[in-house]
Amino acid sequence: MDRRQQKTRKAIFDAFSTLLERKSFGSITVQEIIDGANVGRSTFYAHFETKESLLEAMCTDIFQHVFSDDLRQENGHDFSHAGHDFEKEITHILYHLQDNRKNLKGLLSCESGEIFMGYFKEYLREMFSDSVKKLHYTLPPEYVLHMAVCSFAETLRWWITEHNDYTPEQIASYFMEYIS
Amino acid sequence: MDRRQQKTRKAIFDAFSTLLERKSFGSITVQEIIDGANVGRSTFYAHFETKESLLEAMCTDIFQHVFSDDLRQENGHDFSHAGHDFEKEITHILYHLQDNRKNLKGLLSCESGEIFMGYFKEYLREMFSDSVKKLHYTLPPEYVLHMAVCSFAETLRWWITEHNDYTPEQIASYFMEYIS
DNA sequence: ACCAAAATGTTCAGTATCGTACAAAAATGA
DNA sequence: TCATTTTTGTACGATACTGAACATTTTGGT
Repeated sequence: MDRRQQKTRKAIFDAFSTLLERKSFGSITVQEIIDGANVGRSTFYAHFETKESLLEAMCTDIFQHVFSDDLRQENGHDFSHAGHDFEKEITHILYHLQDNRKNLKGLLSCESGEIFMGYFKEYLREMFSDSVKKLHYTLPPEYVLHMAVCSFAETLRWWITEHNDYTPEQIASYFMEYIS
Repeated sequence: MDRRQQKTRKAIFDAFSTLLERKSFGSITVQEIIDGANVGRSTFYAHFETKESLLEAMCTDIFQHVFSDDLRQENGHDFSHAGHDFEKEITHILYHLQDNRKNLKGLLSCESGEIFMGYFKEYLREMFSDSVKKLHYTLPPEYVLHMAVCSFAETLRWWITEHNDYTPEQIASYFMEYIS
């Protein structure tokens, strides 16, 4: 992608994220985003149709970054020692998420938080699908998957919005303990 | 000026300033500036001929910002209570300089520091000219002006490079005491 | 309910930046 | 010394951004 596009995209993302930290998604105006990003009006609309599509694009960008290197491939797709490898996978994902904490902090506020969580869970479901089913045998696998996905998403929200000081390893271990 | 020009100009200034903090002016390459600023090669040369002209432009920009609102006008050009108004003027200038401390820190390193000091003194001479002559009567006015200019420039260097924690008021009072 | 102000979304000509290529000069190192 | 790499400066077509204008819609206050 053209260097100019990257820059304006980042400027818009950052401005939007900053606004989200102090205003609700609904109350934010395109004009404010434009001003914050310091780009022309026509430039904004050349990138995004609406606030909503901007939000979606931000989520997609983050997920693409976080889930890009498919860990299940890296680890040789071997989850015979299920628990341990799964925790490593989680930790790795948390590291990637931590890189985006600045944007995430804004995203996770208010309504936008719910929208983000929705998208996030879609990705998580796919990512957890294989692994989670090997952790429990007494409960319906689909139920376990559902709960694991929700729990992890909520763990992230708790971490990013208020408790940034924990390390990815700590969070991962808390999460593993919780879902066991 | 076009918004795009402002952005690239700032990007180049920042990159250059950052480089100056860890390398000497002479050892810095245009390529490094380009990479640091994240702009295209042709874009750099559309703005500046050489490293040297970039340095000069940076100085000019800062001085224009620092000396733009002519304090001698603001204060009604009245220096009958010489000492006091002069100190206020100094303080105000120091505040403006403090705004640029990030760029100044880099500029004041190595050879670029000397070049900056040269330009800076030119501006200072003009700025001090009227005021300084009313402070001392036993010494040749031109001598006092020369020493005041050099002393202030060196005071700035001392402040920015190593002792950022002092306030403009403190620095101003130190300087006033020193040249009295 | 009304009006003024602000926000929206679109269009378009002008311009700055991009990316690439290229030849020449300078630096590096063997 | 010679060869290799890096840097320099310039050129140019393609393209993203700008800024301004405009009609329309939404907002906020009286």
